[in-house]
Amino acid sequence: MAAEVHEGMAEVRNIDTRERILDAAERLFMAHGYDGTSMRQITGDAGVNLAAVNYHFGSKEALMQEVFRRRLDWLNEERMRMLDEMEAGSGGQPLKPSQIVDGFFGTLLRMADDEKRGGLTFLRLLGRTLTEPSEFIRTFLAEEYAHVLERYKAALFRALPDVPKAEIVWRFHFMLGATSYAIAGTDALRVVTDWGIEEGDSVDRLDRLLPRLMSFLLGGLRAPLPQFAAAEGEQQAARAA
Amino acid sequence: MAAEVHEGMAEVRNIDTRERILDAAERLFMAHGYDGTSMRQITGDAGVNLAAVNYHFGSKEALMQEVFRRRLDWLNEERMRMLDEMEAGSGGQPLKPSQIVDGFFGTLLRMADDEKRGGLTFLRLLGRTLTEPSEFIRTFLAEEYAHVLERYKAALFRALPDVPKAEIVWRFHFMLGATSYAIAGTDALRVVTDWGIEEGDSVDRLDRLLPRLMSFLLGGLRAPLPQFAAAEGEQQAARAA
DNA sequence: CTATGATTCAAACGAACGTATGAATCATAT
DNA sequence: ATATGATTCATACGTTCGTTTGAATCATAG
Repeated sequence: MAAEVHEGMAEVRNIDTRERILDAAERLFMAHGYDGTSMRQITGDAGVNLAAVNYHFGSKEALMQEVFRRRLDWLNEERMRMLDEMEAGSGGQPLKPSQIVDGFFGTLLRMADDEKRGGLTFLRLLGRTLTEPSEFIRTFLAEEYAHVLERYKAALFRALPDVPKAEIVWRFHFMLGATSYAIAGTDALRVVTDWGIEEGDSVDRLDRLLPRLMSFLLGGLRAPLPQFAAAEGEQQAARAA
Repeated sequence: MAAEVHEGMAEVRNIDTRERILDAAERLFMAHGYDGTSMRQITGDAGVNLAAVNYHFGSKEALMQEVFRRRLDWLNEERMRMLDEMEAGSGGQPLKPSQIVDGFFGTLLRMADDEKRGGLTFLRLLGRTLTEPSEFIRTFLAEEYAHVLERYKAALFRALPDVPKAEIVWRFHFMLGATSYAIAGTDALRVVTDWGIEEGDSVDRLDRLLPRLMSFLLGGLRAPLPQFAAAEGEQQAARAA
C-alpha cells in the first residue's frame, strides 16, 4: 500500500510532493476551512497532480489529520518535556500556575516564530479548528490532545488545591478560548478597527502578544471564585465590583 | 421580487415556511458549519421544498445572513439599551468594568435561556462562527457588530483610564475568545473528560456558567499589565509569578 | 365565481466535488 | 542494460452541490 522508505539521499521527489501538499493544505485549510477547501485547490497550489493526495495520504480526511499530526506531535512532546522538567526541578512541590500556563500556552505561542514548525499559519489553523463543526476533526484532536490535557489539568489541580476541580477545568476551557482567538485571526471580529494608533503592534509581534496573553490568562485563572446565586429562577449577574 | 406583506391574519403559510427554514438552518449550521450544510438538508429538515430557500431568501449566503440578523438585531439593541441605561444612571462617572462586561457578555449568555431568541443553539452557532473561515460571514458579522463594539470599547477606555488602549482592545479580544468557547460546544476539546465528578453542572446550567465566566473575564481584564522584555531577538516567557 | 398574485412543487441545469483507474515516467538494484 | 517498483499523470466516474424553471396550487380581492 504505502510507499516503502528507502535509505540514501533519494526519495526527493515524493518527499517533496508530500511536504508541498501538506504546506498547501495547511495554508488553505487555515484560510477557507476544511469543507471550503477542495482537493483541486490544494493540488493546484502545491503544483502536483490531483491524484497525488489520494496516493500519498489516502483521502482528504487523512490529509487533514496528517496536517495536524505533523505539528502536534512536536508540540505535545515539547509540552510534556517542559512539564517533566519543571516538575523535576520543583523538589516535589506543586508548580506555580504561571509555570503551568506558560508550559501549555506559551509553548504553543512560541511555535509561531518557528516557521519550520508551521509558524503563524498552523497556529491560526489550530485556533480555528478547535471550534470547527466537522466531527472527525474534533474527535481526532481530542484523542491527540487527551494525555497532554490530563497531565496539565492534574498539575493545575495540585497547584491550586483550594480551587474546586470543576472550576479549574472551566477556566482551562476559557483559557483555551482566549488563546484560540489570540492566534486564530486576531482580526476575528475586526475589534481591531482603530486601535494601534500609537504603537505598531499587530499579530506578527509575537514577543508582545505572548506577555499580553499570559497576563490575561493568569488573571482569569486566579480570579476570585464566582458567587453562585442561591435562588433558582432567573439568574443574577455577578455585580460584584 | 420579494413577497408583499398583506394585512390580516393570513400569510400563515409563507411565514411558517420562512421561520421553519431559519430554524432548521440555525440548527444545521451550528452542527455542521456553513459549508458542511447543504440546501437539501436544510429544506429536508424544515419540511419544505428545495426551492423555498431561494424563493424566500435568494441564496444560501443570504439565508445565513438572515439567520444571524434575526438574533443579532435584538441582541445588539439590548446591549445598546443596557449601556444607555447604565450610563444614564452613573451621573457622568465612568462605569465599573463589571457593569460593562456584564452588559456585553452577560446579555449574550442570558440569551441562552431564551428559547424564542435562539437559545443555546444560536449561541453555539455564533461562538463557532466568529472563527469561521468563510470570508463573507466574518465581513457581515463585523459590520453588524461594529457600532456596538465601538461603544463598549469606548466605555472600557473610560472605565480604565490608566490602561493603554491597545491593551484594552487585546483583552476585549481575549474575552471574546473565552466567551466563544464557553458557549461554542463546551466540549470543544473534551477538556471535559472526567471533571464533573462531584457536581452535575454542564452547559445547560447557564446560571452557573455565567458567574463562572464573569469571574474569569474580569480577572483577565483587570490583571496586572504585562512586562515586555526590553531586548529583541528571541522573546522571554513571562516567568513572573 | 373568477381573476390575480403569492407560494409551492417536481424536475432539471451545469458545475464542482472526492475518488479511482490504468498507462506513462522515473529512480534504483541487479 | 534491464527489470522492478514507486510515483506521476491525464482522464473519467458517480455524486452532490446551489440554483433555476415553469407549471400546479393556494389565498385573497373584486
